[in-house]
Amino acid sequence: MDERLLGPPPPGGGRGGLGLVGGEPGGPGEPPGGGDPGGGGGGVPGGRGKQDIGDILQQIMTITDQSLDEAQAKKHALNCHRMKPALFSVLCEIKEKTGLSIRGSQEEEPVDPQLMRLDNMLLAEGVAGPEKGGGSAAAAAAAAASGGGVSPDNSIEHSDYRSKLAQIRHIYHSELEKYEQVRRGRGSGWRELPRGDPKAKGHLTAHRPPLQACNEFTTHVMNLLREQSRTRPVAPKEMERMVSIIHRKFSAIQMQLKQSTCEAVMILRSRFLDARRKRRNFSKQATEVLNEYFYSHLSNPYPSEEAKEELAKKCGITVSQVSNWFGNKRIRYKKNIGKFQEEANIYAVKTAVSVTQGGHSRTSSPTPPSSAGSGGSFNLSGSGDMFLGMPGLNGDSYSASQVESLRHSMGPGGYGDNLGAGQMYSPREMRANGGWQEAVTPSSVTSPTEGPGSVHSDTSN
DNA sequence: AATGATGATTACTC
DNA sequence: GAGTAATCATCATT
Repeated sequence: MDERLLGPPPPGGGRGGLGLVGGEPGGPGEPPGGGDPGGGGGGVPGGRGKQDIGDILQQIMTITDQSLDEAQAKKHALNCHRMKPALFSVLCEIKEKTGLSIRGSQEEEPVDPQLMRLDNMLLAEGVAGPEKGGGSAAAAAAAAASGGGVSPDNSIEHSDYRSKLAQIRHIYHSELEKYEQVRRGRGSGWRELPRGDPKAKGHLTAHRPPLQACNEFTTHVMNLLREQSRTRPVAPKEMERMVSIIHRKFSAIQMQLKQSTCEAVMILRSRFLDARRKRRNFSKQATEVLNEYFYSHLSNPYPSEEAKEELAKKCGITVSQVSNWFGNKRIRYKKNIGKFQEEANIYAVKTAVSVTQGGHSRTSSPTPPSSAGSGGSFNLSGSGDMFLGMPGLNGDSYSASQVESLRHSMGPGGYGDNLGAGQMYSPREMRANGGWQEAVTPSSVTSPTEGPGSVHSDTSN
């Protein structure tokens, strides 16, 4: 701040830049006109007036270069200027008008359908709303999605899911609180907003009272406006408008928050609840049980409903999983029989061993090999006979009822079993069985000893 | 990372 | 509705 910046000193006195502002002889309190007898009734000669304006502009432009004290002094001088009240009221009028026009366009806040949707979803997912609902509905959905399986890690996964959901919920609420407070404050008037609602503070365990972030911002803006209202006209409506702008901004943030939360929940859901995604291999034991059944019924690997239930129980999986397994197994076996041959033999041996050991089954005596074919792979089909003995092996049977009915249907004779089984099951299996036999025969007949008879009987009947 | 195994899903047939 | 065939997505092994 030097002479150059302040401009040439006014003729009247060496008070620098303050010449026009506060330099009138009458002083601030003096009525207009009274203190400027020689100035032409308050009018300023054109040339000099322009120069004064130039000075003022210059001062304004350089105000940031001035010290705080200097600036304060000038501000004070401005406030005391005799024309200030008049100018101020004119500006107020203008403000009022523009403020009205601006307000009109933005006053209403229509209920955003998208926001409603997000709210509903968050409520449904247990993120919004009462805590107790948190995740229980979703957990139920999880249970349903996983096929109602009784798998032991189900509960673990659900608790994992719930804890993750609770995490999301916590973050959501602690974030939301910041914005909620602003909304609550809105009704009572921003002027009364506390600088930190103690009630709300208690909510937060985090490092920083979240409410303060919003409240402070609003209050800060209000304070600024109030401060400014001393030097420039700030209409109440303008302040209201400012508050509503802030609210809108925060609403937008809130919306964003809800959207992000929804996304997080969806990701969590898809990760935890999509059965496909969380595919787990069955336990070794389960696979063994299924394979035993499959290879012992190779000629007709279509378990009845009861058998499926029994298998499901044994394996700790669902019936539909059993169906899936058999579906996959059939198709894959058929596609590449060679690959499964070894596996087939292993299970055939297992079955044979168990039959010879266990033997409470009646069929242990027939000793399938002789009839069904001791030979190589037709153990597969032969094992189909053996399956009658299998229940003993597997402990408590593949459904006593099934075996029972099979026995009845086949009679003492021997290996009508496959046929019997075929008839026992759904008629559809006959068709499927036919297809199955056709496809499988070449390999399973690796042993010529076996009875195509059995196969034939299957298909023919 | 590549690859094969495996459980689940989908579209279709009967 | 049960089955097949194709496919997807993940797991497990290398």
